[in-house]
Amino acid sequence: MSPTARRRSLPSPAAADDGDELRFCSTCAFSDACLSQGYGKADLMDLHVLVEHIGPFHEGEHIFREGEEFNAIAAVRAGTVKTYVLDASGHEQVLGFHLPGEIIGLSAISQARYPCNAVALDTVMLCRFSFPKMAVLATRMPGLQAQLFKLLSEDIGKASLLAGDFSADERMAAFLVALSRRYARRGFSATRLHLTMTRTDIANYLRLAPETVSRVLKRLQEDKLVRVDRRELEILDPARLEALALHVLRH
Amino acid sequence: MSPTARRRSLPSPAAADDGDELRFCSTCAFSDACLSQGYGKADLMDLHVLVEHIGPFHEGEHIFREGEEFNAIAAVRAGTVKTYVLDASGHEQVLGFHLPGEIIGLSAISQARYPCNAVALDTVMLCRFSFPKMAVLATRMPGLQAQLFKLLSEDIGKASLLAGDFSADERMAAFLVALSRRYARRGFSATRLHLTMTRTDIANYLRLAPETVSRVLKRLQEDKLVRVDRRELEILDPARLEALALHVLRH
DNA sequence: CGCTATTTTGACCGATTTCAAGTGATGTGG
DNA sequence: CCACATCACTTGAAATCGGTCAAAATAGCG
Repeated sequence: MSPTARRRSLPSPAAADDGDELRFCSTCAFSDACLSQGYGKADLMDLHVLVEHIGPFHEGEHIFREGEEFNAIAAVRAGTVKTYVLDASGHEQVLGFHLPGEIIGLSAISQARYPCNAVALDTVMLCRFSFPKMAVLATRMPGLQAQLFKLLSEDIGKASLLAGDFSADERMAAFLVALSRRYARRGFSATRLHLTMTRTDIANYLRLAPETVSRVLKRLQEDKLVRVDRRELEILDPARLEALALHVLRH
Repeated sequence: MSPTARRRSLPSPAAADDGDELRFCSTCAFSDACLSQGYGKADLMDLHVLVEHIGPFHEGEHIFREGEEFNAIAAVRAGTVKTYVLDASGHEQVLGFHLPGEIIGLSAISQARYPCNAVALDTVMLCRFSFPKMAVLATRMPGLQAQLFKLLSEDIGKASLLAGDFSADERMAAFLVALSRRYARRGFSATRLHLTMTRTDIANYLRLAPETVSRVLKRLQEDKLVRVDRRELEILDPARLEALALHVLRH
């Protein structure tokens, strides 16, 4: 059930080409989408020749860096990827955290260069998709094209979540609820989360001071909304936490 | 030279189908992109059968509303479109302003519904593109597909601009510099801007109180960075204004 | 067991918001 | 043409949330 267990069963480097391999990429969104649209095995094989299973990346290793030439997007198969930029004075600005099943690199398409850095927060496994090849294939597979459009469009809306002027409590609640939902969608527990990022990363992402994150978490714990122990967090009262997050998440 | 003059010369309702018509849509990004990639006139005609010139929308008229079924994206030909959402308590949250040449509706693709409202701030003319038809056409025209990917990808990065924790002055400067650049790219003056939105809209967009916008603008004027008279704004010192905006815009 | 990085806690400070009032444009009906 | 209403905008004073600074507690690790 754990992503770790699943990861171990993977052949390490490039894609295998037997039928079984397809299942391993089920978290990649693309196979799912295509399978459900009645594409034949031949098309799926086409899709799979442009996939590379890469990794493991260890904590602190970079997947790509700002300014590097863009040639591929990637789906996270296991672990957490943090994307960030550095401002003029070298301070980090966290753009997002990417969990298993999610895609990184989409924002690089427009400039043909990665506009941000991507680093592994723990042991990360990826499916790498050559974007040029994928675009060509998409002209033959309308379902794939639609999926790409959909993925891109989704990311447009996501970014504006943390943009509002919300209180520290609302931001934090929204962050936790969103994490919970994203994990739940991939079959992980919705109530017990392992925070793979530091408080500083969370603070940075939510545009708060680390001290504030600490205080808010304490407050949420005192109010019996969550229970926190270091990086382990249990959501005790999902309903009230979601209510707090409602203004940010909008549903 | 003014957008008003250009607008007058347009045939009012649906697309004409003679060669001249192509030029009218030159602000729509798609024609430009395709022309520059060696597509034949036949392809461009295909592109143009799925275009409708619609408008005028008058100040306050809605182009689409949140929850409505998505079927088309649109390029602004003239005027300004504001996109926004309403939170639970009915307060408006401005997502963006769309100037001539820019595309609205891209964030609706993933859900097949518009996730926000779009309203005209002045007299607005649009090119409406049926998205389903466009997607089909894109499978035959890789250049069109690439252009769509690019447009979508661009919008992902844009939203995170105002997400940082910047000072009111930096936000305001960034807003003005960005406006200036976007107007300049379309052939308008880079130093003399007509603010088509209210102070409240600007405040709402920048996540500031309207009072703060007023005070910041006053400060910028006292510092001789800009000259403001009601909705007319002149950038007096582009270099210093850009320096202020640098942290936000990143270049 | 020290060493270091992360996290927590407390006290204070400051930018921005909020509240409240006032000014100025624009438009309307008398 | 003017009194009046309305809306956008400005200005000032007080309140506040979150940031900053400083220091202590806690965990991770060789």
